[in-house]
Amino acid sequence: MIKIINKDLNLRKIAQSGQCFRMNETAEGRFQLIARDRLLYLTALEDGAVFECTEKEYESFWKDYFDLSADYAAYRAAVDPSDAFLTEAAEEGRGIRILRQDPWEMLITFIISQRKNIPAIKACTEALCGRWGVEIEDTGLHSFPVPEALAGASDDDLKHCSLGYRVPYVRDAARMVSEGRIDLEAIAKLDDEELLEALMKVPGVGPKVGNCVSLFAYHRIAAFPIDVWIGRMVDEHYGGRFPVERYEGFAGIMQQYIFYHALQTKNK
DNA sequence: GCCCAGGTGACGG
DNA sequence: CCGTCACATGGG
Repeated sequence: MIKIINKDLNLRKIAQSGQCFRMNETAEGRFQLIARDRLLYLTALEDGAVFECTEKEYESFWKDYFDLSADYAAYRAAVDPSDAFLTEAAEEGRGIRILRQDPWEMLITFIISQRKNIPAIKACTEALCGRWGVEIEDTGLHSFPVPEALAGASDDDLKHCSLGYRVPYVRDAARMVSEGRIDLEAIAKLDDEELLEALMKVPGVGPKVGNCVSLFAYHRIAAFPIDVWIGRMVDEHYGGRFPVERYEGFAGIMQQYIFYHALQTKNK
């Protein structure tokens, strides 16, 4: 058990922030998270969280996964004080962190995400995991399927996961990765622009999905994905263009605060 | 029945 | 370069 006290670590906000689809609050203040081949349970604290794992697991994996070396208070302090909207969004989103998730999983889940709401994305993801993932130590829970597993799936089987018109996107992306036509590890060394370009060679990946993968898998915190929600917020509060230059190098953090704020507002 | 969801690719101008 | 449109599926 690892207890982390940190005012910028809020499990519920992270789970609801739309960046991850396999972190769920299974009981009040208790969270289940599946990442790569790992299953983790966590408990929310007022300011922080308890990680149910060994110190070694925390230090070697989860600390980095939750980006716990970064100072999010500093990011929030950079918010333009004359920008009342972002000031409020950043305060509301205090506790959100940008996770370092698996590139392959992010690629597929964000290809699926287009024209779906978050519950639907989660349902599709769980369907894929249940059908082609590997069970994690007799828990009945499954890891996200490896590329070869999805590459070998039939279109008909994929269709039963409610992928709709995205079936060819998922199938072709899986083939590209499993055949080595895109190397998701190797492209990590590219700069932001080249990385986005490489990701967008995958069918079904445009600027929005590419930026989400850059941000949530490769931790390119300058990436600023624009979806319908962000688009609305930017139109409404910034006349159509967010001042990314004011947040040079970390606009993606601001993007996440704005996205969370938009979802919270909708859910009221 | 309608509208919408963390968009993209094809097509025509 | 731009704008428009179809693309499955499920929930409100």
